[in-house]
Amino acid sequence: MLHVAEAARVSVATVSALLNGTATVSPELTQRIEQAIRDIGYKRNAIARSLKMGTTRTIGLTVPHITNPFFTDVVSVIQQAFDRAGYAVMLCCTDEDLNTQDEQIRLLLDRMVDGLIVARVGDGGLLKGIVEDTNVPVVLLDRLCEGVDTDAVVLDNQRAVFDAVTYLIHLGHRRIGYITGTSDISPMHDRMIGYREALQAAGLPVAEELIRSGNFHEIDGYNATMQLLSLHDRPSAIFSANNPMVIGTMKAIRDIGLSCPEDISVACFDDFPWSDVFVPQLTTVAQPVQAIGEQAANLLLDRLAGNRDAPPRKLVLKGRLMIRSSCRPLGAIAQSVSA
Amino acid sequence: MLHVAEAARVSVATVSALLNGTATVSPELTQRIEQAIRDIGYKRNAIARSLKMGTTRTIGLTVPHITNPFFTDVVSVIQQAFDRAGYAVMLCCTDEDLNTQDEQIRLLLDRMVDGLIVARVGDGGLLKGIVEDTNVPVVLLDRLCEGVDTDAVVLDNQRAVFDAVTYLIHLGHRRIGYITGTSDISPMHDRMIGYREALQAAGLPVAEELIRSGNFHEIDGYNATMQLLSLHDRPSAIFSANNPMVIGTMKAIRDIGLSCPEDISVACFDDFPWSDVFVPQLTTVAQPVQAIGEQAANLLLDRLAGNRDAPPRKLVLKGRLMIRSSCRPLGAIAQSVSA
DNA sequence: AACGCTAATCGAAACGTTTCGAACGTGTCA
DNA sequence: TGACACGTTCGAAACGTTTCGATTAGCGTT
Repeated sequence: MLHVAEAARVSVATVSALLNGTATVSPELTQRIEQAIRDIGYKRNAIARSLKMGTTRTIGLTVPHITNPFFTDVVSVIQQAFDRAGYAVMLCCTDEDLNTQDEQIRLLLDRMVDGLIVARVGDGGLLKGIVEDTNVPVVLLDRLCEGVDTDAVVLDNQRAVFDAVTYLIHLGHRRIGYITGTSDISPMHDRMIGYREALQAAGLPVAEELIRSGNFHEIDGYNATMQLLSLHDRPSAIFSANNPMVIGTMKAIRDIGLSCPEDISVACFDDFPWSDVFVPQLTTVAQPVQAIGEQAANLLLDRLAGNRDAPPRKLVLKGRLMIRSSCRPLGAIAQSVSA
Repeated sequence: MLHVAEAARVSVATVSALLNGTATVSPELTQRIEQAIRDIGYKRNAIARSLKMGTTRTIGLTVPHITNPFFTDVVSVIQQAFDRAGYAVMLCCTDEDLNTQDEQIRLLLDRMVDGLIVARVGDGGLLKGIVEDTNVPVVLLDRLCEGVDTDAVVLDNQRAVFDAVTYLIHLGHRRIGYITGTSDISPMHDRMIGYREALQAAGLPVAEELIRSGNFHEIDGYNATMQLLSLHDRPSAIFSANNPMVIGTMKAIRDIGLSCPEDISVACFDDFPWSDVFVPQLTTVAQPVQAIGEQAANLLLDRLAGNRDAPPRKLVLKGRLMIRSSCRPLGAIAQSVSA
């Protein structure tokens, strides 16, 4: 900017005023300055600007795994939304590890991000302190956090699983295996409640040996399914709590020599673009990824636009059961239950 | 830092020296400063640091679509690598649009990223000027760029498609539909050559009506497949040039009432974690995503470590044909060809 | 006792912006 | 003619660091 000012024989203040439109600049100087900018190929240094202004027009986004299609889609939507608004997005993957998450959040705050969207991990860690101590707005994504009172957008997980399990029950399934993620995050907690309530509502017992948990990875789903399938009285259906784990479920079913849906029915959380192309076409609970991403972005953009004092807003969206062909009706039992 | 200095009754220069280890600080002052840092909860401002140092420890990464599983995986690997090295990653999706890409690169450069990894779009746009004019190191990912002479890591696309198509020919297919992306980017160009060469090597004619192109999206694959399937003499096999497009291909096959591989064989570029769980299990060309991501990260990290003057390095990795069950042998024809 | 050497510490400039208040020239009004 | 307002322009401080050269204190030498 100094060079531009010299070349145009004006002060840097004038150049800045013109660039930001903060003061009227005479046509004559405007022309000289614009010419100088072109000649020099000047680009404003956003870092210096950030330092002075205290704002970076950059936000931080942390998710557990970007390869989980649910997060891939949501990240994509969020990225687009902030792109439109002229913000850059710093992406971090925490790999379901609390320490990693804390480190990355620290990294982001050091870099003075204007806001944070977090699909948290563990019990929140630093998150609580940040929401309380700093005035960096935080939006929780997908997962609430005990004791952290801030904007959030989540799914009605309990209801979604309730519906899915009820659907399985209506098909005649009585022993329904349930594979969950670690129970310290809200969606898994709520989904578990939905599972139990659906069984109870149908007057079915909750068999604890049918409930397995893992750390969200394919291998966890695989192991859990192996255990379920080697039970003395194995389940006739399995509900898997996320996408990577259901892939593990399908592999376990294949490896053990069974087939879906003939031998065992499968449903799961999170839809994916190819779910209705291949066989078995999985019955899933689809999350409204577009809406989730947009709402999260909007909540944060609203705070960034200055609306700091509004009380925390919590948006709860509805899942949608996508019924396909991976669950088969169980004839005899179906009748006895629906009777 | 000023507050810390005051609280510890030292100068800011000493605090800075201690924090950076650039000078020895007496145990006494060290202790006072560390105490003050704890008391105040001081965090160094990375923006001010960046301004002074001229480095942000942040890199920019642009890809066409993060929802394309190939890019999802590569982004994930790159993100991890830079995370380990203490760098933050700004992610941008260009949506296969050159203007968007140019804007985003500008945005990234304004923010003084230390380096750039680009899976480019279009003819490169600003890219060329940046590589020449700035001293921000650039690594091209997946796609080379005419006239841009810089580090790159790509696949041997020609060979990969040659192998895949040759495999189809060995199975007895003679009319092999080929769905490609826009031909202005190097992988599509090279893959097309691989396709033609495989046919020629087998003494088969290249029928232009069997070649369709689209803009990488599912819908493009769908439309292209619809056209191929409504040809008078329709192909017995289709090779689709990326993942979203092959999903379109599968949907078109389904919608037109055919089935794979009974009525038509399908193979495609890019593997995915679920490709061997569902039916048909797609035969694919798997890219070494882990290696691609790591190599790209390493190339850039090496430049960032100071190795600026080495000549551009171009890494060419090999694809791997994953033979599954989506392509069936064509009895009679197979014999006449292999005879 | 005067000197020089080393180690520790500090003051101040610099990075590239924004912004506030001051200065300047010009035209208007009393 | 002098006071005043207005529209432009500018000088300089500030944002929070790093870094260079200067300063100081302590200590061994001669």
